[in-house]
Amino acid sequence: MTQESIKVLVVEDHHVVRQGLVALLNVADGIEVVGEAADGVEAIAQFRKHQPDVTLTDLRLPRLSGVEVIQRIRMETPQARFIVLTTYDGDEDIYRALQAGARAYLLKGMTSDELIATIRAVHAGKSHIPPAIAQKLAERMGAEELTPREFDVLEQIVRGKSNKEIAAELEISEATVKTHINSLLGKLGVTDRTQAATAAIQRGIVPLESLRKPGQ
Amino acid sequence: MTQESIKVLVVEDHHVVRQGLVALLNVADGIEVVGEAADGVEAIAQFRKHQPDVTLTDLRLPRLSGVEVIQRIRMETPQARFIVLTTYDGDEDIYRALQAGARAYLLKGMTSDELIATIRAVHAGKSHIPPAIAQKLAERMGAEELTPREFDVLEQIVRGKSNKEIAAELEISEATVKTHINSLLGKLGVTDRTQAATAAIQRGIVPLESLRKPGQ
DNA sequence: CGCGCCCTCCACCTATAGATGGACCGCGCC
DNA sequence: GGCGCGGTCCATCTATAGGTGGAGGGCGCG
Repeated sequence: MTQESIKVLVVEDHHVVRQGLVALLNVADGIEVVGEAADGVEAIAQFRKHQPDVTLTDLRLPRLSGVEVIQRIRMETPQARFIVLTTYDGDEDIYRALQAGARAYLLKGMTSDELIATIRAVHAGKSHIPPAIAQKLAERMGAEELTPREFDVLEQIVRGKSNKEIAAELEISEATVKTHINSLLGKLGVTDRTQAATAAIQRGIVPLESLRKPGQ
Repeated sequence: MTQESIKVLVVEDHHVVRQGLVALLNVADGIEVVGEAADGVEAIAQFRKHQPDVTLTDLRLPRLSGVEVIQRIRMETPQARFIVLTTYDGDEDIYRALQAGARAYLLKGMTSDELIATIRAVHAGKSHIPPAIAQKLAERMGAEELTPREFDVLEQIVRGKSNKEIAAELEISEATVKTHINSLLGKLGVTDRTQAATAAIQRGIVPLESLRKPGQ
């Protein structure tokens, strides 16, 4: 063999998208798709089996999120390399993925060339973050972290709960709820709960799916 | 030729997804992808050029939305058949797409078999709506329509405006704003503006993208 | 024309939300 | 041990939001 192919694992729950990725990558020189996975658990199994050079993964996955997949795999294989590929560009997701050890973050709207170039770059040990993403990341870095409790309160706000209901839910007094709200409004840079709710959804702090109905 | 292939036009702005669809469809018997388009304007041009039997389209498209594409094409070619394929399942989108004349509505998470079966069914003149989607549609049908003004107010609420700001923006009194809010809260089946905002986003009444920053 | 719907506005009242400042406890860290 | 920080709680005040009822004008439709 003249040169080694880059072994790639594709992790993506949407059939058509996965199919598309595999189709794109299979025609690229020097790239070989060694495995596919449709959820987080399967992704880890496939990784162990094939030891790919680069893992291309979605963030929103059944069973285990993309971030969890990255974290777990890196615990046993720290040199593993990841490219996150997602439709959404919520600041929080980007931050968490890169934090977990992803080397690149791409949106699904990118061209095949970009994708292939990124795989090569990441395999060569480089990182690759598109400018638009880098900017969001920068914004996010400037923002303050929410405390766990503030996060709990924010989640309830997004669910449409009143302060009284939040107090009951979290078993704290309404006064405390207001304290947390006041604090989180400041950190999010907004002035009321409605803005906090939309900001939380937009930034991916509270995933939109989570508010369908569950979690009471 | 033993039997005619079904001519399909694929309209989808995300490269990898479009690639995946084309790859999936090209291996299916009796289906031929005659064209691809990455935005609404191109979709109409491709339709005119190839006169496909079935058009498979995303709803969120650059330049012209999927709904607009369906409407415009049906103005000149009423018998054209459409399958809407989208990641989101906001009630409003489903409603508008079917209203515009789509015969089927599929989520991107579906299997290739479902997709192919749906294309055949739609080509044969049938409609195909997955049960989960049908249920949402039913819910939506039961809901009351928002008046244009109520919609304006709701949009401002989602943007995080206060009643006073909304009044200024729409050049009406704050009392009127409250009247509209009261009315739309009832129609949406929610009890406060925060719930109205998340409901609007969830149902796709106000697209999440629209609140990035623009529109002042 | 009369009816219904929408938009507009008003007054009034109550409940909720947000702002402020001060307080106590527990925990990790230097 | 002292310090900082997060979480908890309190009281209080003001602004905003939401609920109710009533009222006028415009517009389309049978």
